[in-house]
Amino acid sequence: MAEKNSAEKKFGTLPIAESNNVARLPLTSQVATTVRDMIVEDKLKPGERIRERQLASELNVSRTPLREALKILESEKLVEILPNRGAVVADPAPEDVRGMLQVIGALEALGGRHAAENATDEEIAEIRALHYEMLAAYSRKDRLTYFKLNQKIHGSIIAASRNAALMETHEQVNARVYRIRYRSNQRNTLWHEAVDQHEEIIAALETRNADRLSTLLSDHLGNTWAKVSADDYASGSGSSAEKLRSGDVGKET
Amino acid sequence: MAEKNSAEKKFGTLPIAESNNVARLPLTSQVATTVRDMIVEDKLKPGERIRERQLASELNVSRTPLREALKILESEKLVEILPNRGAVVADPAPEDVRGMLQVIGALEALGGRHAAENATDEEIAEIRALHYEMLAAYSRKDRLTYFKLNQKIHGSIIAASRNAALMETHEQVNARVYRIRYRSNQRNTLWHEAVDQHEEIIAALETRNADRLSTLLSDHLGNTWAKVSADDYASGSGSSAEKLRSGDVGKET
DNA sequence: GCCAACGATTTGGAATGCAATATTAGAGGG
DNA sequence: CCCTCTAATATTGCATTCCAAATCGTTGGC
Repeated sequence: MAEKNSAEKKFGTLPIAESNNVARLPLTSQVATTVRDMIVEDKLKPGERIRERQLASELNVSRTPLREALKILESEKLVEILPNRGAVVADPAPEDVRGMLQVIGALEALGGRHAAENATDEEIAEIRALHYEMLAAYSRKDRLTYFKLNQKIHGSIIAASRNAALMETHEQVNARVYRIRYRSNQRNTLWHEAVDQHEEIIAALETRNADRLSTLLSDHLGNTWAKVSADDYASGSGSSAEKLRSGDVGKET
Repeated sequence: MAEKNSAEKKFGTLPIAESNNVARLPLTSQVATTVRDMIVEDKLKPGERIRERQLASELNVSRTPLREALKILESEKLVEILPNRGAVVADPAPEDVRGMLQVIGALEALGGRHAAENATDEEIAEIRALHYEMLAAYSRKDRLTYFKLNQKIHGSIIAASRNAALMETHEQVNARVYRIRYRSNQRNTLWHEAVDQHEEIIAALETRNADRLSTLLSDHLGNTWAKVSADDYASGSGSSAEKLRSGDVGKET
């Protein structure tokens, strides 16, 4: 750490800050999005400490919006704030991840049930299209595109359920496991299984078979856990940063 | 509005601020808890605008921790922050509430399934005890106690599932409908139905019948929607504050 | 009498400054 | 050589201050 005065070290300025096309969002929101992405894309490692001054100056903002953003990320459980000791990137234990995937499974089961009833034909056709795009990425072994399309398909099914709270909740829990699933996807060996399951899922949606879609989605997420636990945790340490935490901090009740 | 300089007008100082027994939590957390309670207990009305300077001085804090607290409550969807226009207490539409109850139903279904497997006999006995206490409150027509015990029972079942993310998610969605369920409980006429359902729920837990408990809980929440929609929305306007909102603000993707 | 433009005031957004707490480095003693 | 106590440093917590945007009241024109 030689330099100290250089404002922008490794991360540039905020993306939206310069291109003021969308009516300029509050700084806090921009910072929250930026830091959230940094966590979710594994640029900030689990367990890593976040120093406010440092990160704020890297993002060319003051500590105030960064602190507000950290509070948001804390309630999204992406960071943990230890009183008087600062923020660290969340580092869920395997059993926690398992629990999150179960929650996502339950949410998708609910979403699928209602999507089968409420989705428009156009929505279903679009999901089918995304599915084909995903197959293309699979064929090319383009794992990143595959992963993102996979996420988008599931999100679209949830969206088709027409339940705002479900969408929000799903998105939030999903963000918590995004990084882990992303890493798992990059090294996953049993890749074809998920593809087959997806075909069934789309079919159930097209035939508007609510019960079957619900079951398939729930099972699919259970299967995701199997893959994640095998890929991520079996092969070396999942996290790259040294653990700084002294144990989970309780919530404020 | 005659006075302007009196610091504490209608709300006293923060509860924990004076009794510094628990290692003094950060102000932001205290403020978040206080304001959350004010919203959830209907002291701040849905749609009501929150003026930062005013509320901050009423709570004897500066705007900084209040603003941080509002960001937390925003991501809990208890307030809505309109850029440059301040925060208003969330005022979900009936269909939103319905969606939230469906989500809670799905979460409790999952929680019940695992609680039936993982709960200790002590936990089950404690839940049974809470159930009897609730019956006592029912018999006395003590609606407030009944309501709180009801909430506690459901929370305990979730807790017995041993899934941290599930507990957190459940708690968060639950907070969003707490006020509405509370109001509904106060005027609910078909009260005995829920009591009968609870008896079945406890029985299913005691026999560790996971499938049945899961189904019962899901149905129970569906039933809750029936009551809430009948009690709260049919009888006069659910919210007491005038609407200030121009429509839901999008989230920041 | 109604509406639009303008200025004063209020309110939220963000940066800065100061106090309190935690962390680190170093000296001294065992 | 290790441990402990202490002083220096770094970091967070919170209040204050400054700035920009929105709101409100007023005036002037139609």
